[in-house]
Amino acid sequence: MPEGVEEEVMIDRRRSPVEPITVNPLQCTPIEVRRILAGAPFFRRLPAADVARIAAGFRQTHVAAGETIHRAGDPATRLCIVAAGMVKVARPTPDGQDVVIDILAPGEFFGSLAQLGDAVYAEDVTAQTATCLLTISTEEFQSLLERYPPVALATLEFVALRLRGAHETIEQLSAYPVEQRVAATLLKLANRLGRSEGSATLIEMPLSRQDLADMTGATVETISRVMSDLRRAGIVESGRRWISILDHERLLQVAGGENSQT
Amino acid sequence: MPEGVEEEVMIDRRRSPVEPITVNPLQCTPIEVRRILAGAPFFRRLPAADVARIAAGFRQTHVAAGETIHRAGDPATRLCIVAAGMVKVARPTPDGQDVVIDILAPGEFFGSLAQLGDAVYAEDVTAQTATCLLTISTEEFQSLLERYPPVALATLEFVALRLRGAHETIEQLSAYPVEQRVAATLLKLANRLGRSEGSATLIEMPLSRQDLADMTGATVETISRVMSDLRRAGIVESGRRWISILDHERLLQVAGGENSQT
DNA sequence: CGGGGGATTGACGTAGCTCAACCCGAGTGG
DNA sequence: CCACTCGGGTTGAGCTACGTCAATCCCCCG
Repeated sequence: MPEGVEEEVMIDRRRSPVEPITVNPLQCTPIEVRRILAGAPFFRRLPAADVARIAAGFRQTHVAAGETIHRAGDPATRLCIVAAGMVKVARPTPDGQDVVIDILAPGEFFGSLAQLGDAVYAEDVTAQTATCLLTISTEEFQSLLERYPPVALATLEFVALRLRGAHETIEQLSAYPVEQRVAATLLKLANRLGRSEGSATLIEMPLSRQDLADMTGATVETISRVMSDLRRAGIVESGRRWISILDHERLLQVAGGENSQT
Repeated sequence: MPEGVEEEVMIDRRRSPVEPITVNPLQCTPIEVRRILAGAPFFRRLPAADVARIAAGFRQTHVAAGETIHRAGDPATRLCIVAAGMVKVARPTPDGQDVVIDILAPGEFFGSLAQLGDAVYAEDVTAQTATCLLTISTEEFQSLLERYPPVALATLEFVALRLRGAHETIEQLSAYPVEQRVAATLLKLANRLGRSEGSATLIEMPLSRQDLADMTGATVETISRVMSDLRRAGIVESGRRWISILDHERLLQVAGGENSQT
């Protein structure tokens, strides 16, 4: 087999087990925890003294990759902030399908914000990588919201941002074909979790075809075909639970519907 | 043509121009405005004195049915609360399609909550009926949020609730066939806007097939077929821009996927 | 009474789902 | 260290729900 002489970058490691997925070593020391909380959108506006006091109210939990953090239907009693690692939030449907609502990076939260509606979670939350969580009871968080107005404002901003994102997703599911949705999803992931590797951008988290399917409302098979197309077009490189973006520009075009007639 | 002797209710006015769509006469007097604001989720928790002071900051606008209130891309400078009437919020897609995000009833709000991201609206907002709006500038509202913490909390709760709704929509678009989505949408509308008429529930707002299509991510034709099926099954009655639910129970079943084999 | 916007219905095309076979790389236990 | 297994990925061959295109209807309004 004549090995292709790489031209610009040595992107020829297709399928090679180059799996640079950095599953973080989980240094979740108390100092780190404090730092993370201080930087989290919630508390960024608060003076350090307040942050320290608030931090004391959180408990720290570690979860191994693949573990379930909580399930849809469980009584909703906690709010969790991701300190380290990646977390997947998915709604299970009656027929056993999963609909991934969001992938959360450090600094983001999930769980119950208040006693909204039924006091049960609507989603399954699982650790996509080894994860460190900071948890607090719903009531305590509610009282934080009341005692620290800036926290309430920050939370509001945060939730409003998510709502905007959700609306975008609704638009995409309503009006765009799978290929566009996949492209848009990859771009969003790359923005939040991308690490530059030469001219390419590696999405720094394990991401299976199934995950991608659940994020875009498609099936594994369809995703596989789309990814194959994108790979053949030189836009994307991928392997077992990892994806790297080679041509950001063209991926943008695909997301925008300019289908370069495959 | 042998006219069917009606059995329980005289639901035989199919197609009959019985259009009891009450386009409200728009009595949006200052006293009414005060009352509406006081009852709106935002301000429900505030003492009357505060509400009065806050109410002074809002300007009142009337919009005729069908009029556009603002367009996607306009600079986002206002926040509006619906005082009377119904309002449709839709994201236009590049290819001219509309994706309806929400239908708002009195007491609900739309517009920019803060200087989130680009300072332009992402949606077209149009008056579905004659409408009375209370508007306030983004900055002023922001300052309300800061000066009255209970308002911030109420807004947060509100937005969180909407987020939940958006997630449900995402689940439906990802995983359920059109018929189920239509059934679920009708049920939701009936809950919020339904008026009992004997054993039936009339959705009290003008609602075209096109609107329903834009709400469910389907086409007019498909919606028309689904509605015809539901009518033939005796579950729903409908005409030109109105819909009434005859059999709540069975509509629930349809929404749940128990397709009574048409 | 003519025009137009909403709705219905049919015929047909297709994106994406289903079912099924197969491949491959990475653990794992003997 | 090898063999086995198993989860993840790919690919092909149909099938179907839904979109597209087009004709027709009918109410409402000027």
